Order: sequence, then structure tokens, then C-alpha cells
Amino acid sequence: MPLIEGRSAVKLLPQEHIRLVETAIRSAQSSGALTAFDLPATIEIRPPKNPAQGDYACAVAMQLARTTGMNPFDLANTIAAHLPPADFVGAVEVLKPGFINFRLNENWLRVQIEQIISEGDALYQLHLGDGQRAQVEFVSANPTGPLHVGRSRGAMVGDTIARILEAAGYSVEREYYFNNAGVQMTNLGNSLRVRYLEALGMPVQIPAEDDTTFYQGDYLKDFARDLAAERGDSLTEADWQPFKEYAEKRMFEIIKTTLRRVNVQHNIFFNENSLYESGAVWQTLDALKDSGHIYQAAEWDGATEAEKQKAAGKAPATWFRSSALGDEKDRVLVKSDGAPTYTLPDIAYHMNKINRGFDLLVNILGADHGAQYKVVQYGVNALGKDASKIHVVIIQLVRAVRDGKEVKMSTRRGDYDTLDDLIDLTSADVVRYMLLARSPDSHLNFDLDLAVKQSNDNPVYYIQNAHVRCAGILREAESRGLTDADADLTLLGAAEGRFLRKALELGEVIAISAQGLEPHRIAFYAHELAGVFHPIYDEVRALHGDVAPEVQRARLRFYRAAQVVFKRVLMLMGMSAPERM
RNA sequence: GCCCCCGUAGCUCAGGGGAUAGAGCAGCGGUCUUCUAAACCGUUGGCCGGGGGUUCGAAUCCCUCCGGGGGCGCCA
Repeated sequence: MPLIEGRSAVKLLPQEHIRLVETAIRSAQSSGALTAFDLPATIEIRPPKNPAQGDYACAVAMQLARTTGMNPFDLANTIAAHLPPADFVGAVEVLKPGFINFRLNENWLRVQIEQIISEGDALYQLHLGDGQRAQVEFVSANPTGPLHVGRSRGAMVGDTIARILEAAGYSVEREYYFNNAGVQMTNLGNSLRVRYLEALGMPVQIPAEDDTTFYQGDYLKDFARDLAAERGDSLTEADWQPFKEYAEKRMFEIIKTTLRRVNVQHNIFFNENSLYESGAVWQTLDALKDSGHIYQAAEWDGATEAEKQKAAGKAPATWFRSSALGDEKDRVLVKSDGAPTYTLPDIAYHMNKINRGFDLLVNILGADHGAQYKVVQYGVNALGKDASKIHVVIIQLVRAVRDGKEVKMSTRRGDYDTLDDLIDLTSADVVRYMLLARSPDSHLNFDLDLAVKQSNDNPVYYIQNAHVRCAGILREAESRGLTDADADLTLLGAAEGRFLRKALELGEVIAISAQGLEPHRIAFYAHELAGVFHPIYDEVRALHGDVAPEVQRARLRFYRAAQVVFKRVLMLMGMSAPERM
């Protein structure tokens, strides 16, 4: 994803500082203080860990020491001497090896309170993706059962990525891709049929637990009871099909309702079957044939002896020569019985997405599907389209832990933990945060005991309480007839400055999260921000009796801005921003 | 065997090549006469899995080994 220069009413401070440094280097060069050389491709500016080293630090002098032949300390001083003035800069200091350390202008910092309040819910609405359309495809579970904890992680990550891309300026669509054909759905229909006959009191044999073709979940008994009530015994002679259709309809209602509980709503539900109805699947195959990537054979060209033996006597299948494009082996697109594998419609689906004109495609996949996307990319490339705009986020698996032991989750057996169960046990906000606050690359242990038992000192409440506290002060102020209008913000102290410094990092957090498709950064940032806030809330009292009225007004203004920041951050994570708890 | 992810405090996890590696929980010791306890203050705790390399500088990049998870189907 290209990072176009961000614009925002509230400044993206790292970029602003980089601009100053670049200007300084160029003007030092034109004045002869520095020799001519190309600017480094990237100049790093970020808040140092140690606050004594300033608000933003730049290590460019060390980067340039070799190319200029100067020692970094002298180089840093030369650059610093040529820095143009800027309203947000308070002081510049050059330290030890060659760091240029910037300190924000204190008055400028405090005045940002007005900017923050005026931007409100659109705080740090960036323009990195302006004019571009993005699509995030996520969840995409087939309607064979309720969403379980494992799937839920992708739901939270996908929706939050969508929110972050929106904040970065993209126009975003959320899509759910599903398949309502295939063996699993047939099994679902057959399973409901058995339950239906059972509900009518007819003699049936319930398949054993280890029967992998039978869905044991209790929800099918509910469906069966309702179906028996609606249709009586009119379906006793029917095959699996009407049962599958009924089960699918009910299942989707449940899935959508569950997702809505955690603030997830898709714009489009894309049925794989439509790719067959439109002819897209076979057109895709024809196009691949025309481009010379297809052959008919019983086994693939590079088959081992073992594979050859396995394939012996099989009718020819249709192969995609993906190994020529970098794949480990070729892939079957059409089985010997004439039916396509999932790979062919998957390629057709992604061609469909690209042809819909999206500039950025994001695909959220579980690690168990991690190998599949490469084949799709080979397919898209083979058809002459640019697969690089498809970005795949692989989510590592969630392991549910209860009593210190792993809880196995199986949709078929029915003893899994559903997302609904989890929401009932905790809350939508807790579930969203816990599934979000981890790098997608990291395996996630979801401790079910902890999620319930310790919900009272959960980070979720820590963050939300910051918003609640701001709301509480402003509510109390209003009831006392106090106003924060026309506040003299220069009356605010160092503690408020600490919060504002942190608050002004939000834009950069959004930019980096969007660029790297890393929504967990927002979750960690939110917690850090609350960690800066709470001590200040303790220390800086607005409505206390001995606070002078004009100071009081400034502090109320500060808490109003703080509330805006917390609300914005909570909304980015799809969480609620409560006024009271 | 091959491919992907992970290995950082007792536990769960952050850390986009930079300065003395962080947070939460757990542990220990304190704080509610206040708009303020789902909160605050103090404190204990690390050969960043091992070994090489690149770099002025490595938890971060490269190689290798060890350990854990996932994937390697004419299933989806």
C-alpha cells in the first residue's frame, strides 16, 4: 500500500519533523555547510523511550555519517543549525552520538486541545487512501454452524482493519464469502432431516459421535422442532435438499445476529454459487487454458513414485501448472469426476474482486488456510492481473483454555465454545478487545476462566473508565452550571501536556496500523493512553473547591478533549464508549 | 522431509535497525472526609531460546541449530 503524504488538521508530527530535517539538510547543502549527497530513503523520527531525550528524536546524522565522512555529532549540529522555524517546535538539542532531539512548543501543544475537540469523532481522519476503494473479506465461514471462538478472531481483526482503513481515508467494503454447496452442506441437510424425523416422533437412529458426516449441535434440534411445527409431516419423504435450505437460512440468521452483537456488519454476502451461475468459473478455466497454464493428466508432471501409484487407474484431471510460477507443485482445478475443486472458484472469485475495481484487497484467513492464498495469487498472475494488490492477513489459531487445559473446538461434535457463549459470559467489548489485542502473527491463548472471572480488572474497563471519568466530570460541571468555553489553555500544567503528547501520536498509530494491516497496535495504544490518563485524573482536579475559576475552565476543556480522544480510539476498535459504568 | 508462524519477566504479551528492553496480570508495601478506587503511588522480577554473521549500532536483518503451533488432499 503506498503511503501518500498524510494531511490532517491535527498534525502528523513525525512527518512534520521529517520535513524540517529534510529542509535543513538541503539548505545546509546549498549554503556549503554540507557537501552534496542524496537524502536517505527513509528518515526515522519517533518519540524516544526516555522522555528526558525530548519528544521526537532523529538519528539521521548516524545514518549519514558514512556517506558524508563527517562525525555524526558535528553533522547533527550542522543540520540543527539549519532547521527552519516551526510553530510546533519548542527546543532542539543535539546529544551524544548524534541524535537531534526535538521538544514540542508547550503553548502550541495546549492549543491542540481546540483542534482535537473540533475534529471530534473524525479526529485524525487521514487521507492516505483518499479516492481509493478497499475491500476487506473476512469471517467467510460456511453456514454449517454457529461461529466459534477460532473464527471470531478473524471477525474482530477484519472489522477493525476495515475501521482503520476508513480512518486512513479509504472507502471500505466488508465482504463475506460463502459456499452453500458441497459435501458439508449436504451433511448438514441430512443431519437436519434426521432431527426432523426425530421431532415428529418417527423411529430414527442418531449417528454416533464419531460419525463425521453428522452434525451433533443442539441448534439442529431447535431447527427441527420449528420445521416440524411449520411443515408438519409434509417433508417425511423429502431428500436432504429442503432441509439444507432451511438450515442454511436459519444458520445465517444466527451468524448475522451474532456478528451484529460485536458490531460487525458486512456490506456484501458473496455466494460462491453465483460464480457458477454467471459462468465465471468456466470462463476462468478457459482463460487459464488460453494462457497455456492447463493440462490434462492423471497425475501432475512432477509426481513422485508414491503419488503416481496413488493416481494409478484414475481418470485424467485438469491441472494448473502453478509450479511454473513458483508453487511447490501443480494443483488440480477440475477433478476426474468433472467437478471443480475449491481452488478454481477461488481464483474466479478473486478475479471478480479485482475486476470490481478495488485498489486494495484485504483477505483475512486462518492459519489453517494459509497455504491456499498463494495458489490463488499464482492464478491471478497467470491471468495477467496484478495479484500484489491482494493483501493476506494470516491469523494464527486461537486456543481456548479452561481449567488450564485446552478446550478442543469442533463444529461437528457440538461441544465447542461459540462466540455467542463468549459474549454471554463476558461482554461484546471484552470479546472484541481480547481477540484484537494481540499481533495476528501471535498464537492466542483465550483463557475462558480468566475472561469471565477477572472481567473486573480487565484492560477493557481500564480504557473505558478513562472515557467514563471524562464524561463524569463534564456531567458534573454542567449540573453546576459551569462552562469550558473560551478557556485560557496556557494555564494547563505539565501533566496535561503529557497526555496531549501521547494523544498526538494517534495519527501515526493509525497510519502505521493501516499500512501494515496491524490492528493490534490500536489496542495497545489505547491501553497506553489510558495509562497516561488515569494518574493525571488523580492529580489534576477540575471541580475542586480551591481551583481558581479560570484554571477550572481550562481543565474542563482539557477533559473534554481527552474524552474525544478516548471515544475515537474506542470507536476504531468497534467498542462502546460508555458515559457511566 | 518441505513451507508458514512463534520463542522477550513467574503467566499473557508489546517492541516499524537507534540511546539504560517495556506493559498488564500475579507477588510485596501503601492510598478512599475530595468531581475521583473498574483508580492511584512505591517495589520485586530479564545471558530477549542457543550459536555464528551484517552494521557506527541488533530483541529487531541474514545463516544455522533447538523447542512449540499450523499447513503440506482429485476436502473446504
